[in-house]
Amino acid sequence: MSLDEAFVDLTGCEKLHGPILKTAKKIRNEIRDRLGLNASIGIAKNKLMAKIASVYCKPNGMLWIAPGKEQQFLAPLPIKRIPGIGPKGCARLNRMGVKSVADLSHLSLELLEETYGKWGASLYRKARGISSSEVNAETEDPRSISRETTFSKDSIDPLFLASTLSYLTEKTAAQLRSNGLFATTVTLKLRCSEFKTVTRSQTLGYPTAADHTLLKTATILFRKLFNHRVLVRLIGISFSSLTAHPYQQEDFFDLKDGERWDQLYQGIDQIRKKYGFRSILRAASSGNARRK
DNA sequence: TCTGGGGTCCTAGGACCC
DNA sequence: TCTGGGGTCCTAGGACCC
Repeated sequence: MSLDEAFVDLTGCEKLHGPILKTAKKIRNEIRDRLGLNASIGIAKNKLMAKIASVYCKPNGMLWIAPGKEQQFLAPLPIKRIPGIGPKGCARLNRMGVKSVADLSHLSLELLEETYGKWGASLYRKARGISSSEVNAETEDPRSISRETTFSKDSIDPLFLASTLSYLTEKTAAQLRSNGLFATTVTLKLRCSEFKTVTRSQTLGYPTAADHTLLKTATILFRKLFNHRVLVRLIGISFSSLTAHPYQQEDFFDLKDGERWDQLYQGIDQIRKKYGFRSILRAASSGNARRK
């Protein structure tokens, strides 16, 4: 699920590993012995309940929610214990008088769906401990890849901002290539000193992982957003609509050119693998890199 | 409780096509 | 030429998670 969290489906593993609780204990002991780290384990009949259980018994705990006892366990909990209910959602529900999961479970599906749309429908199910999300061992390709940076001091210097953008773009594009992916949509993000955040995005005619194409687009978006008057606190770049299969219809007479770009970036990636990312940078990126 | 960096998913409006 | 409905894609923003 993340760097330090995972789901395991132990359905049908009793013959191999013994009772589930014993297996969980073994996992926890092994993590402690081999890594010297504490871990919490939630055991339940689906991912939603297992997650809630593991958070509930933090730190270093273990909690089993017996099948059929889901509602009973959830009822007294505050709604913020339900994954997907954050500060905003919690406040909205509170205003309706909904504080506990029991309160939530008294609301009808129709009302929740009418008031909150898809989110409401999902709350109806979650309040009852219902979830059909499967444990999936396959790692899927990411939906987006991004880099952003917050400056130690807000900046209005266009050259500095442009070189930071160039550097972040190079960094993100390199990750794109190392994942064997190509991006179709480029999104630029700026946050001003008053914390207002704005984004501008553009979808290209074809997927690419080439620095020069991505940077050209990022620069156009930056010019659209940056007005030279407001101090910038954060700048970020994101690539999305990713695909592993570029179908790029090359210009018939331009085929050679595309190949040469590919070779260039492969060369750059190899140099960086050997000598580090900063061993070779675009000139435009160096204004930022030198400062670090 | 806030900040920062990396993600996901959803919504809503507009353009465009049939 | 205009109207309407349905669908898809793009864009911008926001909530949430770790």
